[in-house]
Amino acid sequence: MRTGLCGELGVDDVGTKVRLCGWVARRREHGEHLAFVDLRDRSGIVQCVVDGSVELRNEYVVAVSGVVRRRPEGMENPSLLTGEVEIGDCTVEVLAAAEPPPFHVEDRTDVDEAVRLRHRYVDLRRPRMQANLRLRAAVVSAIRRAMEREEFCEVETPLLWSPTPEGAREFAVPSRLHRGDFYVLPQSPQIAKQLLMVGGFDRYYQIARCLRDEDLRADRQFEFTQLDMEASFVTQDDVLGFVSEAVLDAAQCATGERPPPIERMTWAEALDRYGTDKPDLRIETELVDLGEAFGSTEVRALSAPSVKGLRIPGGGGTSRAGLDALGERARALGAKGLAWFRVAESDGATTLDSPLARVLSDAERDALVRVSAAAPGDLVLAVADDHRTACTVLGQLRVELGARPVGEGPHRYVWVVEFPLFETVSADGHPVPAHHPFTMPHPEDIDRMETDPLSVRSQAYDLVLNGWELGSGSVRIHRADIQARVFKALGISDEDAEARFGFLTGAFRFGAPPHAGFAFGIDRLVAVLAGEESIREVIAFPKTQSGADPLTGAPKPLPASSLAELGIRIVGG
RNA sequence: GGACCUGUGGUGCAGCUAGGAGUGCACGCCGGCCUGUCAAGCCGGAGGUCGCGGGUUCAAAUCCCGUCAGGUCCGCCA
Repeated sequence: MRTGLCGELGVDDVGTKVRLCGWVARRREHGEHLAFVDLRDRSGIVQCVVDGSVELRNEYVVAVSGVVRRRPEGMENPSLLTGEVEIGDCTVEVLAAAEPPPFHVEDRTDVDEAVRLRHRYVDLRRPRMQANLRLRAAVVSAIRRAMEREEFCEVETPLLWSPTPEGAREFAVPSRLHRGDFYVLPQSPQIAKQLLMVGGFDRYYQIARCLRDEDLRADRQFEFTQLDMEASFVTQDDVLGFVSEAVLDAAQCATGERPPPIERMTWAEALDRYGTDKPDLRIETELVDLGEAFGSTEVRALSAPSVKGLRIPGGGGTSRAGLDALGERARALGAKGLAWFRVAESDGATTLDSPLARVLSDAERDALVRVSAAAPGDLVLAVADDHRTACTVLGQLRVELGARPVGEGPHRYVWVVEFPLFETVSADGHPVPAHHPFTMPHPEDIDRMETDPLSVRSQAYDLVLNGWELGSGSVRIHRADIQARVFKALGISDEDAEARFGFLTGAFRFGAPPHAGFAFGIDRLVAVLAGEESIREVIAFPKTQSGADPLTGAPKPLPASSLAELGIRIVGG
């Protein structure tokens, strides 16, 4: 039907007869004898010189036959990749007429997202969306090649799975053949892939769709895509190596440049230096420990187990109103208060402007300036609290004050390792797993599981890119005795464990190999690589924040007959 | 469940603080002119329940209350 693509034509093709198919991107009519038609297909745009009497409208689908020729002297268009040539002697065949589109098919049109989603098929024609989805395809392809190079075997796992009342809210699917019973859509193939390890598929991977019925965000959709992988007879280092290769390959194919090897830091170090478990390493400033400056201070506002500081370069000009707002933000984040110091210079000496300046000793003042490395013109913020709060509050302010567009600057990948095994202690006195209950404790800490559970590190790890959590994984427990100790620590009784995870623990009795794995969000990786702030821009048909699809109208009521067949009656509402 | 931002011809915006006739701008659309344009140009024209409902007022796009939709965030996401 066609001889080639619009965007690939150049001076080398001059003299070639071509037939091109695409959409009318724009036309410039000069009466009945001359019209310029910009023809667009997935590859780009080329100008066709057409007889002006042909009836064409924007977004008509046409086939243009003609001859590639060099444009007349001075008529080249350098802003077009094909701007040195044009298609002459054109005959045009209209393949499909089109109504005027609801918005211009151009990157620079900034249209309401609801309108874009309602007419997503038009939106997808825009070069930006074409580029995003093609980048996504290239990334997935690179990941598959990397996994296959390491001899991982792709295995599909069920979408209709069994409810496991733990973790994220699940989407329920009613069973017609078993009235009153339900399947759920998998939050992830976690348990299935561990069963595959017991089944002897010692290197498994899958580009897997995962579904979670939780509220949507810029980086969260109901359904998202993960590289899901698991391997037997491997260490944590092996897993980090496999995933690093896949991610760096994907980044290289997306950007043309291979990022440097991914650095590692422990969870404790990430908290201490960046106040978060997903540090954005593009932001230069780090938290500092002001314990040395205020360890034995008389100032009550700075007396606490931990005093952390954050230098804001050039922030010394912040107004009182601005500082009040920062203080309010810090309290909203859980701090009791926020101390601030505007650093200035007077007669060659460094001075501090702060409500606390009067009550600080000279030694404290000097130490504050020295430890924070503050220079005149800077602002230093400080939070005194327990270690976790002091770090996380300043870590959040660090991101909010230094925030940069996600695609800007270098891509800074980092492995965060040695996560704590347990997050917190819940209301019933039992610790809450930080990752999931099959995570292997750190061998050095396992003996503290019963005495000091919150101090136990795990063999769990996250991959972080520019402040986005891409994914997480862990070495899994394959020994029944260790699993029993973890369940016990979590307050899960034997009967409970049997009811919830019986099919997994049961499988482990028949010879479970040591195994470890990982899963990371492909939507998020592609979004960052594409420079997009929202994963909706790298998904063909995303849902809105309220979980609706403006194109299809989903979700919708089912006919009463369908509900009856499923044995479902709608109540309330 | 909560906080904040947005909603005005097909699209993007201005108008709202300080109420006075649907007023304006750009693009698109329709018609006309035009043989080298490229975000073509020139002339003319059509197109609106100001998201929806209620209230205040002589008078509401504008002020107040509610509600819906879209977005950002908190909660939530083992």
